[in-house]
Amino acid sequence: MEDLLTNNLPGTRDLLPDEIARWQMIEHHARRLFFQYGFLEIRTPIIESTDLFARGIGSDTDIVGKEMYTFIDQSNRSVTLRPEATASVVRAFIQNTMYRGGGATKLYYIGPMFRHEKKQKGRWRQFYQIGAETLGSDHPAIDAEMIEMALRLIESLGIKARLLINSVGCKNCRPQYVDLLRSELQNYVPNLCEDCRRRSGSNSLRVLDCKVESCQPFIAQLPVITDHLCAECSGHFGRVKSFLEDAAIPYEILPRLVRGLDYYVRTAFEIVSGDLGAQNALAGGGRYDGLSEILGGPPAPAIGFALGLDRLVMVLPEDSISRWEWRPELLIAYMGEPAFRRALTIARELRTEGRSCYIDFSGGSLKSQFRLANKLKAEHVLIIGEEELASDRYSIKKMADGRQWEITRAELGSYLKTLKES
RNA sequence: GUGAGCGUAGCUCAGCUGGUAGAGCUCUGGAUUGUGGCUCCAGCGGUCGCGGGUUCGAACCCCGUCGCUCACCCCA
Repeated sequence: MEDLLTNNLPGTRDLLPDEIARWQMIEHHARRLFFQYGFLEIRTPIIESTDLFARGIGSDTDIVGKEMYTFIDQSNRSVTLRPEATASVVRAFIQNTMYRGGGATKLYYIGPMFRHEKKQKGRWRQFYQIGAETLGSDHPAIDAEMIEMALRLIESLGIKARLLINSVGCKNCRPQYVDLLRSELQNYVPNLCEDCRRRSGSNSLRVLDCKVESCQPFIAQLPVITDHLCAECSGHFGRVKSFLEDAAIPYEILPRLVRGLDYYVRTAFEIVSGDLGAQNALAGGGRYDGLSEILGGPPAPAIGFALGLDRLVMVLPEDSISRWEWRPELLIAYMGEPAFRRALTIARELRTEGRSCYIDFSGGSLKSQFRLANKLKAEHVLIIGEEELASDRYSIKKMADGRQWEITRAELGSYLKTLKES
C-alpha cells in the first residue's frame, strides 16, 4: 500500500469508535481525580515557536536534536509541533503572569504530542499525554503529592505498576558527580560496549542505563549519584521519600534513572508496567526548578509528570468499561412510509426529553431492524406498524429478556426516564 | 538512523517440492409474508502490497521498492 490518499502517515492512527470508550473513561477518571487535587485544565497550542522547545528542553537532547516536527511556515517563522507540553505550560504560565496569584499554580492537560521516532510497540509519532504541573513551589511534599496522584490514576483504572524514583541533583552537585563519573569511566573504557565508549566522555550519565550485558559488571561499580548529592538535594530527596512513606506508597530507588530532558533537577520518577514490552514507562516526570527562568520568566521551582494515554489504553483491563460504551436506549422500528414518519416524530420528541434513540434509514425488513438493534445493543425496540399507527399504542420489546408489551406514547417517555434514574 | 521478521478476501489466517486462490469470522438474504441474539442454508467479497526478472507457467524463486511489526536508540 502506497496510496497516499487512503493511508495515514506512519506512526499516526485512527482511534475508532470501538476503542474510544476506553479513552473517554481514562480521561474522565483523570479529570475528576486531578480536580480533587486542585489541578485545573490548561489547553495550550499544539504548535509553538521552535525556540521554545530548543531552549526549554535542551538542544543536546534527542528530542530536539532529531525528533521534532519542525518546519518554516508562510511567515518564514520556524515552528514545531509540540513534542511534549511542559515547555508550553511554562510559557503560558509566564505569558499570562499566572505566578501573580500567590501560592503554587497547579495545571493539567490532555492532548496529542508529536515526535519523529521510529514506530514501535507503545511508541507513536502522534501520541497522547495526560500531564500535570505544579509551578511555584519546591516543597518536597509537592513531589510526593504528584507522584501519589499519578499512581492513584493508574490504580483507579485497575492497572498494576511500579514506582521508580531517583534524585538527579541540581546545577551545583550534578556537574561534580558527572566529573567524578567521567574519570571513573576512564578505568573501564576498554571493557565497555561501543556505544558506552562513545558516551563515556560526552554523555556519561547515559552509560548508566546501558542495557548491554557485558557492561553491567562495570556499571555496577560506578559511583551512584545519590551518594554525591549536595546537602540541599540530599535533604530534599530524603523528605520526598519520607512523605511517600507517610502516604504508604512503595517505591524503588533507581540511581541509574536519568531523564532525557535537560531541565530536570532533583526528583525524577517513572512509573513502569510489566505488560508493555520495551517501551514500559506509563508515566515519567520530575522537578524542573530552573525552567521558568531559562524561558525568561520569574524564578518558579516546579515539578510535573506526563502519562502516556496510549499506553494506559494498552494495559487497561477489559472489564468495567461497558458503561462507557454508547448504546441507544431505544431503536424505533417501522414498517411503511406512514410508520416511518411517525417514528421520526416520536424520536424527535424523545430526544427533546433527553432520551437517545436510533432509527434505521436503510428501509430494511423488520427483521433487519431487529438485527441492527441487537448489534447496537439497543436496550429496547419500539415497533410501529399498521396496528400501532391506528391505535396509537405501540409494541415495545426489552431486548435483554425478550419481553414485549404495549405502551402509549405518553407512557413511553416516563418509562424510559424511570429506567435511567433507577 | 540500525537490525530482524512479515505483507493472500473487511478481520484472523491456510495455500506441501512453482501448475493462474481457500477456511473461519464479519456482512447480505433465506428457513420464520410484523420481531434480534443460537442453529442450518445460500450469497457478496481477492490487481495474492507494488514494480521488474527467471520460467511454457509465479501467491510461491530472484532483485528492487513501499508498508507493517518487533527490537536497538530514546522515551509517554
